[in-house]
Amino acid sequence: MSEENQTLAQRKEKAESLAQLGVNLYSNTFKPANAIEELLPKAENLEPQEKEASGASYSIAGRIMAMRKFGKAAFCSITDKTGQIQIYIKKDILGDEIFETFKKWDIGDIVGIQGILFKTKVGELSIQAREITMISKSLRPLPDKWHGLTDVETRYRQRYVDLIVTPESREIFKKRVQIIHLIREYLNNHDFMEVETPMMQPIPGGATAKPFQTYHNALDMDLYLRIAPELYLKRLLVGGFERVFEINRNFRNEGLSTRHNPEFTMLEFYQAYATYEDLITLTEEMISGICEKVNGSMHISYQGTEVDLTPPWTKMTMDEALMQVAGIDAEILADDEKVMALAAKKGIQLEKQAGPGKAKTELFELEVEEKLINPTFITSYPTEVSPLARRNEQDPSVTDRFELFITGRELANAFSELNDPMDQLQRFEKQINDRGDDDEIHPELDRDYVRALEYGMPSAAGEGIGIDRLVMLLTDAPSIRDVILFPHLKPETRLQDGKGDTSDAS
RNA sequence: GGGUCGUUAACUCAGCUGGUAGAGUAUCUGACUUUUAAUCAGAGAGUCGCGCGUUCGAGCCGCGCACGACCCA
Repeated sequence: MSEENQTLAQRKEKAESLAQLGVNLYSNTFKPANAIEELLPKAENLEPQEKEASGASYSIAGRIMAMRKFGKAAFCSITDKTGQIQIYIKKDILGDEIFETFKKWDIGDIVGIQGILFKTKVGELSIQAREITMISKSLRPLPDKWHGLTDVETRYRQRYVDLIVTPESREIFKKRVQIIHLIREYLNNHDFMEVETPMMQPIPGGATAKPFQTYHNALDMDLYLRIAPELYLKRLLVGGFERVFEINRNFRNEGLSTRHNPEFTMLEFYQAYATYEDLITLTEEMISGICEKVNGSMHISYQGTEVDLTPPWTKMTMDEALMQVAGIDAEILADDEKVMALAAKKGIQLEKQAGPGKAKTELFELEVEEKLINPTFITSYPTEVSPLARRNEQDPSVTDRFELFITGRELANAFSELNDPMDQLQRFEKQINDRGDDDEIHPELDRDYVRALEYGMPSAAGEGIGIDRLVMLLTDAPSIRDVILFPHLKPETRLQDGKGDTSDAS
């Protein structure tokens, strides 16, 4: 018998003896009539040791988080999704037989309690149990009640345990739901229509990234998990849906880090007859409004850094940012060769076909990005790095595009959409010709998308916002794994060896 | 891919110069009918991540591997 099974064995013994006493260990008939949260205000008018005058009966269900046992009485802390309350168990009230079954209860069990409300002599609202029900017997011990679960690996691998014992973790995921709900509400109120477009695409487009590949047997064809929904959402603009959005998963077959998970949640939205400047206003309003609703203020702290989300936010062109933040001379930026030379001097390695636009973008990422703490829109991205964005009317070497940076991280990317099918076709062709030696990136000409544009797409602007990064910002989470319920990790060798298994065979 | 750090009881962690493994919580037994990190007395619990090496002797030293964290690309 392995060491871990010692506790398991003790609990299984308890479970067996409870069963012999006639207790159903996994009863499914108990229906709690009350949420713990709604009982707590009833304590206001009670004096210590006073019972609620009405003598009303309440019933709750939840997990036992702590127990303080005496010989013939006990207190248990019970948690449900709304809060925590103390129950008082007394042998006199329950009777000898029921009290015997209570003695086999453990921290971690899920139980149902029916009883009356009273305040203890130290003034804590409690339920004096009249009837008790075992709903689910727990066989594994919970982590240390005082220190909790600090090992991040276990928190990610066994999120269910993390959620049981780490209130902060529960709060982050509740906030995540709230944030996504508020985004939907905002966009619905602005007449956007939520749609679903393919997750499996024959040509993975809309971004440059390595896709996950899969195979469809019946059609005998390769498919790719999408790296972006962009090209499908814009087909809907062609179709006449003038405001669309999608909140869903993208998949990129690249490295993992505190800011990257292979599957991540993206908001993309497209608005006909709008420009990227309209989206600047929309973005400021939506994100600052959500922050205020979720955090009660537009001033937040992210990992010790103060951030002010009060609009309006700073706007700069990429050239301005390179001059003002990185201190690069205007003279250099105006000269393609000098830009290339500077990038080389900074140790940036560029592909052969890369031009000054790519060099500027790389310089920006190296010298500017991490310094943009308060929200900053960077505009006028080089056309070279923006294959789907509309060229600027005055200066066709740049596009009508912005990226939004907060706490040094890219949070959003938006542009006025390119709707000229001829220009789009040429840029796709250039993109494919310029493909690097990286075979895993999959540039293939999406001829159907060009055909769609040939039918006529209205002028429009579109934006993508990384939901996980937004949630990180608004919940002060240091790692993307803190805001994704089940982040990807390498397989756990321990379980494969059978050590964490419940099997009795070991 | 590179570097640094980590992996010891279910949980949180100690473990000296290399000499057969410790605490608190949790668990078990006993006492205890208003406690709240309950208290008191006692007990059980470990393949020291895995493997190889050095050594009379390795949790500790060396090499390799696995997993994780952080930084860099």
